[in-house]
Amino acid sequence: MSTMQEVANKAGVSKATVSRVLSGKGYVSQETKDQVFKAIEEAGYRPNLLARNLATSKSMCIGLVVTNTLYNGNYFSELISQAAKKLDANGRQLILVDGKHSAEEEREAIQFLHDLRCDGIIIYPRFLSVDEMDDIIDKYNKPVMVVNRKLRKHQSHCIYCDHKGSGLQATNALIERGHRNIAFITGSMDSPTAIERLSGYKEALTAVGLPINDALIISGKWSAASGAAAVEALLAAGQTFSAILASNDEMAIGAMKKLNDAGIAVPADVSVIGFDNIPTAPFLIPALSSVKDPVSDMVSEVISQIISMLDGGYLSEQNKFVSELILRESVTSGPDLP
Amino acid sequence: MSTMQEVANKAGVSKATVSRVLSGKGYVSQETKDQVFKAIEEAGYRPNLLARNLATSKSMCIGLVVTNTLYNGNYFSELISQAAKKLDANGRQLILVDGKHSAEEEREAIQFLHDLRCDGIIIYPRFLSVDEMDDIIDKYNKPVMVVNRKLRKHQSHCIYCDHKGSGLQATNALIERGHRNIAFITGSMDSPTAIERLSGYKEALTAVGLPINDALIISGKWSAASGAAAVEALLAAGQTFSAILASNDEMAIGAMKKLNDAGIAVPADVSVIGFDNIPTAPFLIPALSSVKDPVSDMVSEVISQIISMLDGGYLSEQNKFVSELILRESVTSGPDLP
DNA sequence: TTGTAAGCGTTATCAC
DNA sequence: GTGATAACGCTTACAA
Repeated sequence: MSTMQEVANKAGVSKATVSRVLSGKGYVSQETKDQVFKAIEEAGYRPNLLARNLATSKSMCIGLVVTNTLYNGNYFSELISQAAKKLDANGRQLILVDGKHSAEEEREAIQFLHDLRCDGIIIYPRFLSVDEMDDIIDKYNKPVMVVNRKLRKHQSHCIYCDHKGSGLQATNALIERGHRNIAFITGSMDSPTAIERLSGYKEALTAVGLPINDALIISGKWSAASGAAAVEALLAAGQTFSAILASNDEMAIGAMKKLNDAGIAVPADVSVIGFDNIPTAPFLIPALSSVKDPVSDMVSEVISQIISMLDGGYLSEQNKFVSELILRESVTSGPDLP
Repeated sequence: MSTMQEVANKAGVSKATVSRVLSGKGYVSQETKDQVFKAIEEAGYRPNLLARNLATSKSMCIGLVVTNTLYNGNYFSELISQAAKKLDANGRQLILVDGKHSAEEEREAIQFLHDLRCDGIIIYPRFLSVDEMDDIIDKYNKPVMVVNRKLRKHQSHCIYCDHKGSGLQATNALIERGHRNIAFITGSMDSPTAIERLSGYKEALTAVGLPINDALIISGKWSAASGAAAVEALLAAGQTFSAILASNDEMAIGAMKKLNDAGIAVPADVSVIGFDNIPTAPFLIPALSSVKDPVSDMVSEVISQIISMLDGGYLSEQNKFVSELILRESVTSGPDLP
């Protein structure tokens, strides 16, 4: 690995000049420039980013922490692909760090990114509490943005969407179609998203005076298999229902499979709605309706903010974003919203 | 940000001693250790990984280059989650870099990882030729491993699976069930995987004396939408077929949707087989069979190798892995392989 | 057992 | 325009 010094020697100039040529900052004659470029070429020189980053305390990297419980499926890939695309458009790199499956590990992941001197950090938290996130934002002197949580203190450092509202919306859509016995399959109940969607469901029922029947609320674990199991449980218990609201599409798919197996037609006999609106959803089963979760919009927005914080000088600008960012999920009426 | 020097001052020792305490290498009395830890605590000290990595020329990071044309869907998330899990189990971090959508960009991604002084690099190439990959491996002095390609020169630096073999296998499965008119939906034909799967299909037909009917071979682009479009084209052209082999599950799903829409029952009227065996596949449509692509096994194996190269001293051990690694895809007989 | 000092490969501030 | 030279924060012989 040849260094800048070697290039300098080869070109008969000093390190400083080579650095100038490379950075484009400072004056350097065309003649020397040519020599330097030639020497770089000959030496097969490549800059050492570690050294550069250490000297400049900038890395052009943004870290993203995601729990690996999210690693499965379309939602995750949409998250990552959006992040990579957007960052790249701004000339930065994405560093993905596994938040694994505990608050402690999420903390460590953030710490690691910090120790690595990333320019900014994006967290899609799963186990960390909002209060701790607020503390973390105070603690670090680099931009930290939180996706899918409403923070109490640093409202300009987070972006989230109204899961409760969309649970409500989806439930209402079913009620309006005349459904009265609506089953609900929850996500993992240690996830705020799951809790909020469920509360939207309950609120919608209550609002129109329908009873909340606990026997119709089955807990799932986000996976297709757990959706299938939920329906199995409902059937085994002999429950009556004309619609199912599943907290995500994966579970909706599993649920439909089970219904079909049991000879129950979807949507003729039972309507099903999911959440997240995964890309293949419209192809899966013509009867699947889905509520879109705006992951990509959230990620995209968060990155824009980090970039502008960085470009504008973080500390001086940190009060710039005063408004809360709430993205509303939208019910995508599939070919046949029941 | 307090530095090691500040900790040293606080503890009344030298930088070197603090470093020893932190690394656990070298002798240091229990007494000083305690003082140092106390000082670290008080100072809220955190090591600067850039500085450490620069000094040691080690980073404990492994880079992964993946084209973003792969970023959508289950295959990708399985790839990433496996990589993250496996690396973590070995105390290393994953750095994901976007290979975007050209050979040049894949090259740049690799270069970036190298400039960042990653300990090792994994490439899931999409556009780079195998010959260039061989050159790249020669060029860098850090372990580089290639997933899903058979290299000519550095056979111990790659792992791949027999896509042609599984194309053959899947086609045979259909032939054995009596199918004679088997349509084939290809993946993007700039992808070796797509080409190989197609060639397996052709070979299987030829082997039993069946004609290759070009009208039954439609090119898709890996997406569900393109699978649907392919079926639409087949139907519009008035083609006769009793089975469809789609180069991946996404397309198989799109294809089935279209068939169903056209009033053609799956698998009663037409059998469908896909590839990759995405987790939700068995739930999607009871009729979907899928050939499993062993991504996770490939990634896992590749990481094991990189780690052992690193631990064993790369250059001295580089001839250690002499055997080719070929993983065979397996036909998963779904509930009802036609 | 601990300290000194020379790197690691850059950038950036001065002089000249 | 260009060259010394001091950082950046850490590791690691080599001394003591």
